[in-house]
Amino acid sequence: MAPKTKDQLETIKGEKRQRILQAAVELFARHGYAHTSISQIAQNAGISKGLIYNYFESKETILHELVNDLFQAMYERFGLMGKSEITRDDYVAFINLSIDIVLEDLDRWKLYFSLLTQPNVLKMLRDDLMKQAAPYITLFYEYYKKQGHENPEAWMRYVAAIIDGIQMHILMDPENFPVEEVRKILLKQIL
Amino acid sequence: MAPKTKDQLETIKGEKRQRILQAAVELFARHGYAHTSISQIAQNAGISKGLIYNYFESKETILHELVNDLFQAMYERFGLMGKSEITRDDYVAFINLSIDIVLEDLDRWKLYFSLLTQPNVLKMLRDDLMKQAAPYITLFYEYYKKQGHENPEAWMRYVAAIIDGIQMHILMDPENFPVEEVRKILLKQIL
Amino acid sequence: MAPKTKDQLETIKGEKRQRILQAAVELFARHGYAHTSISQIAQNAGISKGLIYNYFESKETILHELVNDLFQAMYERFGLMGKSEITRDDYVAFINLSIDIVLEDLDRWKLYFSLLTQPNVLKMLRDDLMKQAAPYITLFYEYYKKQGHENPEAWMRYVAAIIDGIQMHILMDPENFPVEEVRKILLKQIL
Amino acid sequence: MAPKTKDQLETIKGEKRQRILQAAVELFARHGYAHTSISQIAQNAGISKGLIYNYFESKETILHELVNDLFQAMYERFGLMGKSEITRDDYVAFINLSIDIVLEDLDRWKLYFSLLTQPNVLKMLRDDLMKQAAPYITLFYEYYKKQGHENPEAWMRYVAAIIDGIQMHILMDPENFPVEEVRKILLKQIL
DNA sequence: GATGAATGAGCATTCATTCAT
DNA sequence: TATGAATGAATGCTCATTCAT
Repeated sequence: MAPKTKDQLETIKGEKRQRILQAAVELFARHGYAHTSISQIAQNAGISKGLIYNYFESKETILHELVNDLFQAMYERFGLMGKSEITRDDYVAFINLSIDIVLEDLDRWKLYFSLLTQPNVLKMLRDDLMKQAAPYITLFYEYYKKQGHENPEAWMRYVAAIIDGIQMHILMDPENFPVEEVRKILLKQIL
Repeated sequence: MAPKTKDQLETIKGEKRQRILQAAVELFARHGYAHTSISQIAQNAGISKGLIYNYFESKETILHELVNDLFQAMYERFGLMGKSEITRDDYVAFINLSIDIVLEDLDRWKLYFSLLTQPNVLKMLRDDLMKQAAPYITLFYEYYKKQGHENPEAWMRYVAAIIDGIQMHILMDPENFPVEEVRKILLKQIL
Repeated sequence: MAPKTKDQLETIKGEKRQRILQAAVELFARHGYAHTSISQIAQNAGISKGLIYNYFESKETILHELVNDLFQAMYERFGLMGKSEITRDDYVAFINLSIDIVLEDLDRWKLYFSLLTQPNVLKMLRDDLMKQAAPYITLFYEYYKKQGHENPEAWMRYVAAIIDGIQMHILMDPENFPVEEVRKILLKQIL
Repeated sequence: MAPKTKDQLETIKGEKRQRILQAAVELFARHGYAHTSISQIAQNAGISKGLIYNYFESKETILHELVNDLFQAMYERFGLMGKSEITRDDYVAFINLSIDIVLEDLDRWKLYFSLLTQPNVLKMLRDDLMKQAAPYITLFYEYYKKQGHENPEAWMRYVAAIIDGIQMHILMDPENFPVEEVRKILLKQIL
C-alpha cells in the first residue's frame, strides 16, 4: 500500500548504481568504451536498457563517474591532501601505492589508460583531473628541489613517465609482468 | 590515349594507397579510430568512398597496415636486424631513437598508443607485433646480462616501461614536455 | 485520525484530477501534446507519475477529458441549450462569446486548435464533439434561413470559418492581434 | 566501368528527393509530423531508411523543405512580387487563389496548418515565413488604405483570419465543405 | 491512495560495406 | 579504375505504462 520507505529506496538506488558502474567498467575494460553498448551494460547488470537512464544521464556520464571515482579513491589512498611538504617516506609510499592501486583494480585502470591516449574524447574530464592533480604537482616539485635535483621540473616529468609506463605495462600483461622485481629496480633508481 | 604501362599503374596504385593511409592516420590520430568514418578518410584523401575498398579490405585493414608500416619503419631505423649482439653504442642509439621516432611522426605514434591501450580490439595485430619484436628481446636480454644486471628480464621490462612512458608523455603534451632534459636524465640513469 | 468521509474523499479526488488536468493543459499548450511527457505532467502537478494512472487511463484520456471539459463549459456559457430558436441578441451574444472564451483561456484553446488541425489522432473525440454540436447547427441554420439568406448552409459554414479563423489568429499572436477592432468589423459585416 | 554521368546522377537524385518529399508529405498529412517515423517515410518512398539521410540532414529538414517549397510555390502563383501596388483585380485574384491553392494540394496544406497551430516546433521556420510575407503585408495595407477603410491594419487582420479560417475548414472536411458557395459569399462581403 | 523503480518498444541517426554503372 | 547511391544492422536515448511495496 504505502510506497517504499526512503531508506529502502536509497539502498536500492545505491546498489543499482554500483551494479551498473561495475557492469560498465568490466565491459569498457574488456571491449573499450566505444565498442560497449548501453544494451550490453544493461544485460551485464541484469537490468533493462531504459533503467540505466534512471541512474545516469548518458553513456558518457557513466564514464565520467567511473574515472572520477577512480581518482577520488586514488587521492584518498595517497593521503597527501593538505600537506605542505612531503618526506622521503611519503615519497616511497607514493611510489609503492602508484603500483599497488593498479594491481588492485585492473579493470578501472585499464579503462583510464584507454581514455588517456584517446584523442578528443573527454576534454572536460581531462581538465577536471588536471585541477585535482595540481596540488600534488607542487608538492613533488618542491620535494625534488629540496633533494637538490638540477631540474626538478624535468625530474618530475621523468618520474611521472616511468610510473605511467610501469602501470601501463602491468595492465597490458598483468600475468607475466614481474611487478615486484621492477618495483625494486625503480625504487633503487629514483630514490 | 595509350593505355598506361604496368609500371605507371603500379605507381598510381602505390600513390593512392599512400594517400589513403596518410588521410587515415591523420584522422585516426585526431579523432580516434572509432570516430573516424570511411567517408571522412575518402574525403580527406580526395577519392570516393568505394575506391577505398579497391585498396583495402576493410577499415580495420587500414589500421593494421598503418601499424605494421610503423613498426617496419621503426625496426629499419634501429638497424639491429641480424645482429647477434649489441654494443653500448647500439644501446645508446636505440634509446635515443626511441625518443626521436616519436617526435618525427606524432600522428602515427598517437594512433599506435591509442591502440596499445585499447583492449581486445586487435589481438591479431598484437600477436604480429610480438613476433617481430622477439629477436630484439633476446638481444637486449643478452645485453643486460652481459652488463651484469642481477635480473636482466626485469631490467628489460623496466627500461621498456620507461621508454613507453616517456613516449606517451611526449604524445600527450608535445608542446610542453621537456624532451631533451628528460632524455639526459634517462641516459644518465640507465647506462 | 478518523477515516475520511466519502465526501472528503470525493473532494480530494476531484482536486487531484483538476491539478492533473491543469498541469497537462499548460504543458500541452506550451510544448505540444507529443512533446509533453507524463513525467512532466506529474512534476507540474506535484504528484507521482504512477498516480496519474489512478485518475486517467492514459495520456490520451487526459487529452479527451480536457477537450470535452472545454466544450462542455463553452456550451454552458452559450446558454442556448434547449432553445427552439435564437434571436438576434442571442446571435450577437454568441459571436461575442466566441471571441471572449478564447481570450479567457488561451492555453485550453491553443490545445484545442492544435488538435483540430492534427490529423487522424482523435477520431473518436472529433465524433463526440460533432454530436454535441448538432443541435446548435440546426439552430443557426434556422436563424440564417429566417434572416432570408439564400444559402443558409453556406452562410453557416462561412461564419463558422470566420470565427475559427479569428480565434486562431488570436491564439497565434495574442499580444498584437487587434481583437476589439476586428470584433467590430466582424459584427458590422455579418449582422 | 565508368561511374554514372553527372546528368544521370542529377536526375536520379532529383527524382529520389521528390519521392521522399512526396512520401513524407502524405504521411505527415495523414498521421502528423510527430507520429510519422523515418522508417515509414522510407517504406512509403520504397527506399531504405538510411538513404533518406543521403538526401536530407534530418527529419526536421524534410519538414522545412516541404513548407518552404509550399510557400515558394504559393508566392510564385500569386505573382505579386515586385509590384508596388495592387489593383482590385489583383485583390480578387489573390482571394480566389488563396482558396484554389489549398484545393490543389490538400496534403501539403494540411501539414502546414498542423504546424501553424503547433507550439514551439518551428521557430526558425516561422521566422523565415514571416520574412517572406512582409512585402505582401505592406501591399495589402496600402490597398485597404486606398479603399478608404478606417482601420487598414484591422481589416487586413480580419481578412487574413477569414482566409485562414476557410482554408482550415476546407482541409478539415474537403468532401462536404461548400467551397464555391462560400467563395461567392466571401467575395461579396469583402470587396 | 501513492510512489517511483522497472520495462521494452520505438525512434532518429550513423556508418561500414556492396554494387550497378 | 572509379563513383556514390543504396542498404540495413546497430546505437543511444525517450517515454507511456506497469507493479511491488
